[in-house]
Amino acid sequence: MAGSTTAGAKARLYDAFASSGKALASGKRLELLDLLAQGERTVDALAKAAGLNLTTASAHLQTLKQAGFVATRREGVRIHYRLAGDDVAQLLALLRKVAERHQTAVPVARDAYLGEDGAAEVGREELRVRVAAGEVMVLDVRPADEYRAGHIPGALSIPVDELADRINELPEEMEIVVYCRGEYCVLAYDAVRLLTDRGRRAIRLDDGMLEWRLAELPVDSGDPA
Amino acid sequence: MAGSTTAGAKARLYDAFASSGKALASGKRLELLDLLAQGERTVDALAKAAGLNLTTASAHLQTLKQAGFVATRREGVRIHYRLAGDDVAQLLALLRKVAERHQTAVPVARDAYLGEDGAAEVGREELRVRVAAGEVMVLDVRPADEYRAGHIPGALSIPVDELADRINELPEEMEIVVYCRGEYCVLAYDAVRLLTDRGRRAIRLDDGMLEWRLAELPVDSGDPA
DNA sequence: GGCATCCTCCATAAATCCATGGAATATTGT
DNA sequence: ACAATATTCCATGGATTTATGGAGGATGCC
Repeated sequence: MAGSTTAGAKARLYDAFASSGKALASGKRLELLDLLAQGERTVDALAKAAGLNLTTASAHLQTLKQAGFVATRREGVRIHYRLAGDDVAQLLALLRKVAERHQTAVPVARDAYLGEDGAAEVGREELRVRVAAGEVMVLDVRPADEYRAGHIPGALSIPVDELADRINELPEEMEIVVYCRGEYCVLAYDAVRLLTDRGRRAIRLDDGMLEWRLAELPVDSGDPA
Repeated sequence: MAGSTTAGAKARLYDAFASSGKALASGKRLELLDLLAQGERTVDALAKAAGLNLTTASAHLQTLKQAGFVATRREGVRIHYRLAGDDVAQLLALLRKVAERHQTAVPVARDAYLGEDGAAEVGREELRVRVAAGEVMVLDVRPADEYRAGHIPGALSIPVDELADRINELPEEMEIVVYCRGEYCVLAYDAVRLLTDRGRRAIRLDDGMLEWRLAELPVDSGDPA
């Protein structure tokens, strides 16, 4: 019934899907996608942020481009990469969710990286309510350019690197909700530890900007007014 | 700031996610997942359905199991594999959607496999309305065991292999809506071609059982009453 | 126990992927 | 045109992955 042409065509279709799967099959590529989910970047910036040799980063980006996960924009001598669409971020988030739920190695690696943390978390809806009530303030601890590319409305930006020096910019008595890139981003964990060590009340948003965008909640960009 | 331990832990976390990505990085594994989305099967049945050597199929299934995408159940001498959860099917569906949207090779391979098809399709909601109105009947052309494992309520089962012989079981005048495994399954395409060649009015459901389940619509199982 | 069936584990060769250094290309500024 | 910068392309060696045949384990039947 199924002729050899059909069998070949079937394999080609599944292989085409698989080549998108392959793009997700390297930790470094996932890290690049994660960075790109915060906003566009140049090859050089991506390589540095991901701790990769420039040529290696370029090669991974080509793989991602072939899979159609990223798009590029040239600006003078440099090339800016960005995610090709929201659905790519969605795919990344779902891959992680499924991996976390079904693969036992993930929670272990997660705790080892982020810190075991029994610490308090707050969800997006509760955050909205408590911000409206004036009970808490929101702190974005990502690098400044990521904040500029898009942040939760009303959030203050202090990159985690600068937090120790700039802690006095934070009101003494208010509780602080910290967020960063996403559910698996270490910056907010580090920031909460730093703040509580200095006697501030600080908790984490239970995920980050990636999930905020996927939930299609409002996003501000640029520097605060 | 980020010590070497942290860097290693970060890489381990991303690599853990990537090992789930790797499970999606082979056409044959995607084909196996696609089959499993229809219901559980033995290794032997999977190998035959996917056109694989038994040991090769077993190896791929081990890979999927490591990623936590499939689970097993022993019944006497044979082992039944099944998807580990709905979220796995969801991931598979999203991967395909993203691939189709962003990778130019996919639509080409799709048309080559399924046939270019300008033919009419009907969506799930329209199907529901037209069935309720008694305008159409629903035909499931998957193999009988997949039908038994779960089908659209009220659907008649005639596997596409038997369709030519059993065409007289279909009412002459009613329009027939054919479905099979999912959006990229060839069986319904073949069936519609066969039926229209013989003068019946037949169209396809625009996707199949995989998407029906993901939409959490009602599913019947077993043989019809 | 002995034997058949179904599946997994092991060893191996071919193919593919990854990281990296050096060459080539494209754009901008002088 | 020339130099400088950012990125891609190419070649290479080392590590992984894939398909496959054969050995080994588990279960059920006699």
